[in-house]
Amino acid sequence: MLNLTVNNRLKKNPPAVVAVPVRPMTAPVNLAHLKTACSSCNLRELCLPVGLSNEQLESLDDLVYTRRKIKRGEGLFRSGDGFQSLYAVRSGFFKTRLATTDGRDQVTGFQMAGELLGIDGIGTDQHTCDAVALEDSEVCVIPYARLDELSRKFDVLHHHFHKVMSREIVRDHGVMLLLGSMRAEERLATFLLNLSQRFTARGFSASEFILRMTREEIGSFLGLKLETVSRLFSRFQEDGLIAVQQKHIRIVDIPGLKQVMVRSGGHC
Amino acid sequence: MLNLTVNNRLKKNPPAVVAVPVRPMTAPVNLAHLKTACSSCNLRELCLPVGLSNEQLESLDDLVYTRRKIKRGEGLFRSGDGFQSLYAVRSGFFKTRLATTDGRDQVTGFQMAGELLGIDGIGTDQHTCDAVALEDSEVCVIPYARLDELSRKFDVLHHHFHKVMSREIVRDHGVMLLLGSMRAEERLATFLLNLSQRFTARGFSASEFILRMTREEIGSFLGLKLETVSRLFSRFQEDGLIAVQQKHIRIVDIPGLKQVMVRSGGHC
DNA sequence: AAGGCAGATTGATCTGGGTCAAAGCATGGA
DNA sequence: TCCATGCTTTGACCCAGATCAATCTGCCTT
Repeated sequence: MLNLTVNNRLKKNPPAVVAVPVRPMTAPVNLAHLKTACSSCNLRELCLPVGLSNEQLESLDDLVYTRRKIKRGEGLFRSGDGFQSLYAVRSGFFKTRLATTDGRDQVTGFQMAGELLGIDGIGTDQHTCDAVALEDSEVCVIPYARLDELSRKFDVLHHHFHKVMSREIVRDHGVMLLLGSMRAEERLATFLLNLSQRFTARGFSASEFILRMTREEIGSFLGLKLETVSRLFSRFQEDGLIAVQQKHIRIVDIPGLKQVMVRSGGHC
Repeated sequence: MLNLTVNNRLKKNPPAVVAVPVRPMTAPVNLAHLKTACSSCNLRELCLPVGLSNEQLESLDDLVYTRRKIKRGEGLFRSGDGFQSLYAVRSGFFKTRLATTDGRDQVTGFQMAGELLGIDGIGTDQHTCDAVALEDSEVCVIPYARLDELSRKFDVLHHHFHKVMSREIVRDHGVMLLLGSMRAEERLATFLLNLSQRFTARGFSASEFILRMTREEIGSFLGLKLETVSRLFSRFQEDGLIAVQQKHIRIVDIPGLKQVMVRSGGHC
């Protein structure tokens, strides 16, 4: 049966994503003294440093002088926390979440290696959402004051930071489009393809990965209930578009998924 | 009847919003040569200049050296246009809209006096959405290259611009919350209260204003169909929360509307 | 190895908001 | 002044996705 076959395959070949290098567990170190270096980071083509010259990169090395480890389930910052730093995901996986007083809860995004967290805090000097690690993760701490200082020295960095913020706004608009005018199946297809594309950009498999988030978190992000997400996964599998086994996902038919993203459209 | 009474009142006292001062029509001028001045603009407490010293304000006067008039229904920029400038709404009302190839259409925001348009273009040097005037409007053109230059000179401006972008991101997250987890009535109540609050900040009536957008545009923004918006307006009126007559809105019971925003909540 | 538990699946049923259709209304152009 | 046309309202009906409920699965703990 297709179903079982697929499951076996998934079990034999754990998808590349799980293989994100985790630093070996050594004696406890004081992380504040741990020297980090953007210039030698394997994420430098994805992260803040994009487009910087070698000389400029070395200045960045002074900027990012701390890393911080966050255990699965722990928060990196919470709504209301004072804003001091931005964070670049070095490894692992995060969600950002907006919580209201009346217990409502909206996931506003999922962040993976090379992506920036905390921009929301610049506007009011306070974070306005929670960032929670979905697996054991590590971030580079970027003191905002220093970034500011440095970006006055380097045009490129200055520009690049504006671009990062602007792109975040554009991304958010995309999510609004998704939430405001797509049907459930289009939302999920869009979501899967977006993940796939981001994994590709990081050198991972485009078609096989592990979902770090629960059905409920996916649902919250997509404006759907967890049962609906689960049913859709099953249906996509029946339709031969994907193979699911809990958090293991293999996209079988990328063009097919792209069809779903659009086909049912033109309305709603 | 309440209904008629309200209509009469609305007709006798056109809401403050319509009273946005419009520059007197004189002989046609070449707008490019029209000298503008942030330092004497009545929006300087809302717009980019917030928090700048007098000296810094005068430098801004050199930055914003053009105004542009946009007729109702016309576009300020379209998706795909090259990005050169930001625009500050000087008078009037805009919507921004994301359109997909398959004819889908999502309104991503409504902008009024003092609000900034075009930030979306920084990321890719191209605008990613359309900005359309919902009434005859005027904007101040802010060449991005000059803003950049100037913000390297003035810390405050630099900071402030980051804050504006960050707040836009936070706003977008709020819209995601609305679209992803609120019921129809909560969405509309939130929308009306948001408008009310922004009008207040501009010295207009908090409770009486004219909607510059159609039911369809409201619906698109809120992820609802125009019929649903219309029905909700009627229901809110029956419930004594607002008085509607086409585009004229009077909020009768602000606390009541705030209740709606939350009461039905805790789920979805 | 067992047991507990969080998360996932699946079924049955319900409903908020969408869809389709038919008037009403108001504004602007000739 | 009078259409024309684009917006709005309202009704009747329907359906995608929510809700409620019952397992099932796999993992973590001891």
